[in-house]
Amino acid sequence: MTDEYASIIDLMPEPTDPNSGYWYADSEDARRRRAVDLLQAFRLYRAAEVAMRRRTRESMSMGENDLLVLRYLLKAHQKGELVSPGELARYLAVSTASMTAIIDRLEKSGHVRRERHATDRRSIYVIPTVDSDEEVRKTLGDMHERMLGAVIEMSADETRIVMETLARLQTAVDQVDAREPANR
Amino acid sequence: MTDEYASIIDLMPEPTDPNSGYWYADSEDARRRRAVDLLQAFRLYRAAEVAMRRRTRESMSMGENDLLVLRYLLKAHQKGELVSPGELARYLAVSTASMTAIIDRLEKSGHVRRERHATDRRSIYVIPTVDSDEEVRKTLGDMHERMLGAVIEMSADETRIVMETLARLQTAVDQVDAREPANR
DNA sequence: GATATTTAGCTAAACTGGCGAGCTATATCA
DNA sequence: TGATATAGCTCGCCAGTTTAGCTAAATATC
Repeated sequence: MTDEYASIIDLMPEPTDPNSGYWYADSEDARRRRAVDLLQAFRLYRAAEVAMRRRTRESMSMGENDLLVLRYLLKAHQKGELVSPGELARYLAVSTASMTAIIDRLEKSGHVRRERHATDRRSIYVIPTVDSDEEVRKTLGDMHERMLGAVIEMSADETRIVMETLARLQTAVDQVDAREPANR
Repeated sequence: MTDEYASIIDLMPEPTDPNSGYWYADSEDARRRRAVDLLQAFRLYRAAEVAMRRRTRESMSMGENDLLVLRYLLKAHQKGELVSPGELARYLAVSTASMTAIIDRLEKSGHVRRERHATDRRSIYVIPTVDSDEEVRKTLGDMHERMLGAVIEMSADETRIVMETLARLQTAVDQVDAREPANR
């Protein structure tokens, strides 16, 4: 895995000097500078987030996908739902072969166990253990609290503005379609 | 690399029904729902962005780190700066061994070339080729345009609100310190 | 100036985590 | 009943990374 440092796949201009403060005259030029600064702020945030995820992952000494699977299992477990390897493979969009390996690792480390499916004898359930539940909660609960605290004071208007911005950006990145590679 | 599907390392509640619209009465409960929705929006955006990066990466058929290195080199090249492998290794926080491998690949694929350092005979420069410049621009220029277009119409106030939110979230994730693993 | 230490990049071997192909057992369709 | 589809597993392979150690050159110390 190599999602270490966040950023970036772009050649955007450098951000303007942060010391110049947050206000800009609203010329075309100022708008552009604001936009660039904002995108830069998104990149910085992403960098911080990726770093946080890396720390978390390492503190539980497991890979990203292993942790994602565990999290998915715990959420399902809370709702009383049972999960099969195939479902997990589809969720992560990895091959069933890889999923077998992931479950192997999680089983070996005592985070999940395999159980026979109630009716389909080809299939199994992957069940998170009680320990893994506590471990994940301890590891992730702190983050959840902090992130919620960072946005809980926002007004309805502010929230709307941020969400709309996110929506526009999402539409933008969705429309970036990678062209075919040269040789194909 | 496994940054496929974005999200997540958390057990946050499900978002509230999006059909319920963007307005909420401002009770404690409403605030909380808003906050959760907002965080969910961030996760969705991240998922979209990660997917976009994957597409881009694949369209140039190279790894994330290779692309990051190339981008770094191009930016430096624009400024007339010369870059050494060591600098790149520090930038990506990988070992010098990995960086050697990355440069090997990029050299083989014709994206960069190695040159002798002007004064330090232990060291080298890594120079991006003209072709790679064009290729990256073609691949990434479109994304840059679209993302800028998504935020260029925003007012100064709106921009400020979003940036402040990002700053608060960044502080929050920075403070999430992974505890030591059990065995150490 | 000679010697010791540090630095820069490279090589080799090992590890990780992913994949496709193919296997077995079971379920389902015609 | 027989053909086909599905579920999960095994095997061999590959990409990319790491650690340890190497050589050569620069820098610090005596």
